[in-house]
Amino acid sequence: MRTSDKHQKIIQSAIKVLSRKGFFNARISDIAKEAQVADGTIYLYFNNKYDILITLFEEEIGKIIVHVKQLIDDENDPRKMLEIFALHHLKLMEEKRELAEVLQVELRQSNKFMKEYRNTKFIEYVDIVSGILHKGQEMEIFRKDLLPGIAKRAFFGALDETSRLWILSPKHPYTIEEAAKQISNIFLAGIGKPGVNKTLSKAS
Amino acid sequence: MRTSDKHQKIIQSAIKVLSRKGFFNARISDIAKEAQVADGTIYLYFNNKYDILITLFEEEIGKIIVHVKQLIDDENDPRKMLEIFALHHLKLMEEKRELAEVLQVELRQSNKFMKEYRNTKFIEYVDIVSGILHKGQEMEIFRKDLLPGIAKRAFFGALDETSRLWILSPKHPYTIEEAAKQISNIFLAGIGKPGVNKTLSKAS
DNA sequence: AAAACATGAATGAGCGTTCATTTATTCCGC
DNA sequence: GCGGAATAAATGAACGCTCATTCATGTTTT
Repeated sequence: MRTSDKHQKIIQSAIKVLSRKGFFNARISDIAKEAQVADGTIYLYFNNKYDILITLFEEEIGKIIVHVKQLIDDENDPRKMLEIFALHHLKLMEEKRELAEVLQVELRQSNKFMKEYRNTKFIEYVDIVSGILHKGQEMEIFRKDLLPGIAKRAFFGALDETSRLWILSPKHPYTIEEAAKQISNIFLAGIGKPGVNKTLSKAS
Repeated sequence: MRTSDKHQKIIQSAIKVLSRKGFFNARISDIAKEAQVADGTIYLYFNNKYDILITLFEEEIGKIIVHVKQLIDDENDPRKMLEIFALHHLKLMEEKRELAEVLQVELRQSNKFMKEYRNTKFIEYVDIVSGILHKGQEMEIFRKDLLPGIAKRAFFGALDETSRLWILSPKHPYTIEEAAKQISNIFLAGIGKPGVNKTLSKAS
């Protein structure tokens, strides 16, 4: 087995174990067993327990960023871009449920308690939304009075909270597609009564 | 010192310590020292470490619910209610910053890893939003096609993510009031270009 | 003087990390 | 291509430390 394979195997096993038990309840020996390596082998590839988590964040979020950026670059309408972002963020939840659970729960902590670690990848991900909002403002499609730091967080937070619901509860009354559509729709058109404004009704 | 005083003292000390170190990094002895009691005394008032956290959740969220419900009951316009909810949720962040940090970080974990514990108080809090949305729909102020489970999460998530930003970063370019206004405004009117729709422009 | 409350040192289980040892792979002279 | 030395990779038992929890003892209240 090649070196790189074992690195990957440990990361993937860590995702499985951490999603089930969380960082502090997960044992190194759990991860080792899941990866079918000896406890000590982990330390040939990672400095310590935290290092596994950080590497996991960087590598996996990195992949997601590349993927989402590609999808968005194919599109010109910022309103559509928001829909695409929403859809793919939520799709992640069912396609990579275990990873999603780890990111949901552990990312928040680590931002707070591993003070030295700035999660630049995560910031980069959320800033994809800022980019879209900014573009929409330039194109005169979105309101100019949006506070960029607030609006991006609001949109991302709406998605994030929705995916938390998805992960926690076993049954879902809506499809991913419906949820993504609804969220981007709420942002684009508001929740006010229809007739006054209609999302995507005018072509850009 | 009365019994109830010590219970409160331990809870308040736990909030301080947990906000600084997080549940797993916090020692019982840290909490005891902060509360100026002996380690063993903690166990006269709580069954174990988890019990402190759960009690903290229940009691503190309970207080918040009572407070917010009061404020909202004074209001009739669901649009104003959303603004009030947003404002007071965010105000909590600066008024009870340490509590906010604990809720932000630990609540998520505990929902996942303390399987037996259903955080009913938290659900009750988020459901205040559902209530408002429902009322708005009945009054024909909000769109009828809102998916209730999605819309409430989206609104709450937007607030929650914004408050996380508030807690993590030391400097804030906006006031709490601006942020709350902007978020409720985004939900009520959308982020589309103005002129087509205007929040709260028609009296209820 | 009994009951209730409080103390904090002692206990012991749990687990991240290390490292002496084993196993696999590569290298090289012939 | 073969034997076998050198290097690399992997192993997992043992170490050492960290706490959550307990409880024998002390203090305060009734």
